Amino acid sequence: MTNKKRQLAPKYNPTEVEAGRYKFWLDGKYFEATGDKNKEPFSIVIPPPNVTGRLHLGHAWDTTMQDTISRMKRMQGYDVLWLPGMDHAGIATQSVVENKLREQGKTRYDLGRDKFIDTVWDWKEEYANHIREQWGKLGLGLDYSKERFTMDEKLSDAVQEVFVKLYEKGLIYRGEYIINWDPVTKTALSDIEVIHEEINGHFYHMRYPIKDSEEVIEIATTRPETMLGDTAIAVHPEDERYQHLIGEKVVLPIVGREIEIVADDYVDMEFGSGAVKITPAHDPNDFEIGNRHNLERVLVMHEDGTMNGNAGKYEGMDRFECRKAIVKDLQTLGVLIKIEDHLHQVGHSERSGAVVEPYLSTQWFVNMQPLADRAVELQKGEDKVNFVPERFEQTYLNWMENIHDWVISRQLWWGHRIPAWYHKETNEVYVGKEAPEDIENWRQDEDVLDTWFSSALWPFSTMGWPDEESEDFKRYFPTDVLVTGYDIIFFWVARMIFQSLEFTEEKPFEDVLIHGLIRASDGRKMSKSLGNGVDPMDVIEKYGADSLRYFLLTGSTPGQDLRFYWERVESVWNFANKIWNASRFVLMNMEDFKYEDIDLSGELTLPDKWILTRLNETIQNVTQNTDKYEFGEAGRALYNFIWDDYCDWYIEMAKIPLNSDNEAAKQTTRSVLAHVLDQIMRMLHPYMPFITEEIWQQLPHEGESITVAAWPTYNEEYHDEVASKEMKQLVDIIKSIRNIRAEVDTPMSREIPIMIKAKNDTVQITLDKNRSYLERFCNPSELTIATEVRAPEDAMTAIVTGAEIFLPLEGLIDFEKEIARLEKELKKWESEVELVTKKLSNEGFVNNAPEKVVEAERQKQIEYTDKHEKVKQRLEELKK
RNA sequence: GGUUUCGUAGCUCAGCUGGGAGAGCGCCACCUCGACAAGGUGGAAGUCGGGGGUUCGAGCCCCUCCGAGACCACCA
Repeated sequence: MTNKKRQLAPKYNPTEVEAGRYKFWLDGKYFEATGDKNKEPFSIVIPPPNVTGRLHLGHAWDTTMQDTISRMKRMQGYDVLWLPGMDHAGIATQSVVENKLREQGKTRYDLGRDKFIDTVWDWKEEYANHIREQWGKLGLGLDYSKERFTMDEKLSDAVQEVFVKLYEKGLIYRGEYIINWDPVTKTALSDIEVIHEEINGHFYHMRYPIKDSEEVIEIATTRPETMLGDTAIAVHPEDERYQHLIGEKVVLPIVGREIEIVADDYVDMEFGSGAVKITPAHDPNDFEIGNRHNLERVLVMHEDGTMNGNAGKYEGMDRFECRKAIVKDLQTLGVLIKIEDHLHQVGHSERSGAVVEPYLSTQWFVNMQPLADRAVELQKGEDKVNFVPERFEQTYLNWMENIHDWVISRQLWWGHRIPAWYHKETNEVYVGKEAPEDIENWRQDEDVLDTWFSSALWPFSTMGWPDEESEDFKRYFPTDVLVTGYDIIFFWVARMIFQSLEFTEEKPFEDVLIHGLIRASDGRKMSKSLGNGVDPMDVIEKYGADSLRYFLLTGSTPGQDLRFYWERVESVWNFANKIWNASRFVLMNMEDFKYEDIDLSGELTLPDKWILTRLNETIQNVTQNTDKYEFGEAGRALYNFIWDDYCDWYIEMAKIPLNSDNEAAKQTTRSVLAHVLDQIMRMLHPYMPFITEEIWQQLPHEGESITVAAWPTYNEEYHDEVASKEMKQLVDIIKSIRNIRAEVDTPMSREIPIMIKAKNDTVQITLDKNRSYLERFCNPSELTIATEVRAPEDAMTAIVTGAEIFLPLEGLIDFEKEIARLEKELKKWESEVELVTKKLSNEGFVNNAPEKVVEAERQKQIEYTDKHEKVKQRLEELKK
């Protein structure tokens, strides 16, 4: 037992480190919200991923941030609930499953509604398992005892509750309007599900003959096939060119229908000919005009985008085929005047990519204005939702302030079926959570709700709402922070806010942390079609989850996109390996040192005091920045502290007492080494959970798991500014000596004498006290430290604050070169002195700048003047 | 048309409420020193997109121009 040396493998192997660790955490139930009333609750709900497939890097990024926040909060003593779950993702999932069926030569209609839905559930179960497995690989501290799915019974109940309540309030209505129609998936889409892309199209100019007249009227369109559904021509009421034609009839070419010329304010006199064809069934503006003028609505297409019976001889043609045919026919008839190239925005379905058809259809809508007003009002007050970064609040508000009604019915099978029934005879509409009693006389609406209708309720439906007395709802709602990408602010964030306000009277979360998109290394979006996607699981396999996580967390600033680089993940691996090896060193020197043996009350060395001070600074930095969601800054502070301070300096210096015979000194050094490493592991844990748990378990520690260890706090007792200054001086001197040696190319292994002329006794005592470090780092054959040192002729010189350093290097110095080097240095100090003097003689500066800044400049002046003087003296000596 | 982000070392990016520019990778030289060569030590490298302004002082604030991107928007 006594001589048991703790060991780590010589190389960091993430696969080994991570294996079994997640299970250990789950078995320990460390991620489960305790409900402990002595603790403050802290809650986050995961943005539920679609059950359509595997998680991508964007998910990994998004969830890692949440994990980092919740792990820190848990360690800080909060009762943390991070609630997992998934989204049924109606249109996306249904499409995927339908594609699968298609491979078997089947359609959903072959199976029928019930069978099809069963098939989708099977799919869901399979993919939910994939997703959980991936969450595990990422190390996410989720409370699976509270996992939810948007189509769970209880969550479905919440959906119905909301639908019925909104209906009763008149905030949901059904009606026939122009909506965005996707002819491929054959469903209505909301405005934000339509992606506008710039397309090189054509502008077709046509000339319609006025009835009983020689006159013609010129109109233009980008969609000539819709002329089959034209029921009017509109001109501006004040347009002098057309005054005499208002009320006249036009004979629609090909169709032969007579349509009227109407006057409407909507028409822009400046644009085109100032006359517009009106197709109320295929254009939202035309629909409005049609309403104002009581125009007939002629739908000319089927739901799949082919032309219907109203299209006459074009019936059965695809809409784009029809376009070509019509253009040809119009040309033949001489109606078509010209075709111009025209760059314009064309809407495409977010899911299928199909060109969206504005289409007359009966759908359910949410009347958004009252809901949006409330959400906007919230942001005007004190208790608003905090967007991080702030600028996204404006994006959100712009949308809310220009809100349009929301089409919520979808012509799909997979989703929450609309709780509306129509009487078979009277056509009466019944809306309610329960089906009507004489069900045989009613038929339920075939449609389901937009997926986002249920997602909008996620922060409270998952907590037990509409049961407002549910424990979870009372304790964990509203949640503390929501983390998501800027691409779904409208889809989700906005809708959660207004639904939450409407139904719970509270905002759903305090903060919204918005991040960007993951891009490929060339800056393009990662996408299946480009084949440039990177599977997070591949990254984990190669470099480990910790490396991936740290890369994601520190790779960009909040709200900014992030490019994926394998090289950078690799360099994080290097960092992890460094941590691994530093820990390995510490463990090799621990003997049977235990956690209780950590004792910082012994005599602390200069490096001890310094590293503890730096630890304090790092604790403050990391805590504050993580709280601000500045993971990049926090990560950098940790990186520098671990690599530069702890590894490069402290460990190297600790080797002296560790290799000595002084048992007391050894124990103190072990204490500091162990304590600082323990604190490092804790701070790093939310960033790199696996490696830190592994090392922490090997280190002298107390407690079962680092996941529930206390978060480090600033310790005033070990904050020593004086020691920090001394250490800085020591480091300066060591670096200068290394620098000179590098210049004359003498390896550190070669012993040479070193003479240090201290400026005063204080410096000399400090250096004398710490000469063991100078000896270890500079390897001199002889080390002289005194206030009176005569510089040998054949020495190279370095001037540092408070000291002059001479290295007698007989035969190694080229005097000409040395003089040139010093002259260069002299010039440097000269200009520094000049600059700082100029600044200090500037009254504006001295009077306006903060005292701290001015004082710093004064110190610099003294220092630089001294250095300048010393270099000058040395030069004169050499030149003699 | 409106809103918005970005332009800093060869590459990718930091730079906190203005106080004299940093990291990673890459590059050059040297080093097997008992944690780590995936490492150590030293080094080269930037007119902070251009111009103007505010200020004692600007990478940071304001204006303007150039360049790249994102989002929103019913102009037929």
